[in-house]
Amino acid sequence: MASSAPELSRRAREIVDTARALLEDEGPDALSMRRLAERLGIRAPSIYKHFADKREIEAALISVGFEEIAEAFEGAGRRGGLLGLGRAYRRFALEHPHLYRLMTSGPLPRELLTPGVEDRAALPLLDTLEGDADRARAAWAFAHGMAILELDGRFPPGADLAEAWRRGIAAFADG
Amino acid sequence: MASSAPELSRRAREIVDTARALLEDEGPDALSMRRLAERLGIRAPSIYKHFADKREIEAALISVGFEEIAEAFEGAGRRGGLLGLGRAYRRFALEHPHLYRLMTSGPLPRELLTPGVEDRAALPLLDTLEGDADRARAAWAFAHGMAILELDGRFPPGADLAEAWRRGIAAFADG
DNA sequence: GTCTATACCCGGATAGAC
DNA sequence: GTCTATCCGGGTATAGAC
Repeated sequence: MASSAPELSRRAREIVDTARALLEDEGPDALSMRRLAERLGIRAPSIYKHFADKREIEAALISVGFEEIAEAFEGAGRRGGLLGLGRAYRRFALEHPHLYRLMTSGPLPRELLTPGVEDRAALPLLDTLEGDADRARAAWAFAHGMAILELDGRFPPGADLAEAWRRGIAAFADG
Repeated sequence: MASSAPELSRRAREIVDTARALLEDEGPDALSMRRLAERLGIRAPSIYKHFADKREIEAALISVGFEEIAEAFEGAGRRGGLLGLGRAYRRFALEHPHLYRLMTSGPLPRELLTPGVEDRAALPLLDTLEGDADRARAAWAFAHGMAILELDGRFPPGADLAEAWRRGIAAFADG
């Protein structure tokens, strides 16, 4: 049995909260054990009494992010269909760019995540597309592509991204 | 006038070729000035006689990547339409995963690129979609999302990605 | 165009005292 | 659960000799 994400102590949760604030305020390079300790008012080695290594802290951040995006989706999906999901997704990415990047780039440390969070975040889209997994994967790829390319400043300055989102969502709604 | 990408000397081109081989063989973390010098059989400081800094070398790699993807597109687009472009795009990403990541993640150092390469790579898709820029952006986001999520192992093990690609391409072809 | 020597920065992580 | 001291690794980049 994989050990995977035991509950966190109160102090561990404080550390994760602080890590999140640090990440969101200053970006991924700032999320070092030393800088995190500094924000907590302690020394870096003390953190290792609460987490085995840095990856555990990052995994906790990713789990929190998935939970939040799942909550946003669960509201938006029923009311707003595919368009509502798209808007909620884009909003999350734009409001939490550094957290979004941490959640979506590179391999996922699945063994360290809170069990079920990944599936829970994916479910509203799958439901909205009536269980069509292939279409859901394609739609997710579209949404992630739009979000990350926007965050990275890849579209031309004048581009009407709201319109590009609409076009993509319409394509997957009808298809 | 921005200076942007002067022609490279022969030695500089050798350095870029070696950097590319290093990147593709061992990934982005291996692409350090020291490791690059090691492959070249020289010492790291010597590289600075040919490039001002590491960013210039990365920009040269990105320019090369854009040129290659443009060439692949220019062939594929006329024959194969949107489906042909999609196949060419996926193939490039899977065959050069580390280069693809370097080209597509994070902000683009546009001032350092060979002028015009970015537009040239984008043009075949825009042409295929008859100049509809919003649809082209959405389709590009879909393709990038599929490619990067596949490279990062984000889809479930059993997922039929060829089918997801087909669904997405069909959606943008009809839409 | 290459070298040596080096400055300077940063990172994750461990040992052992308290 | 915190500390100090430390290890060990890495990185980009510069100065100045040859």
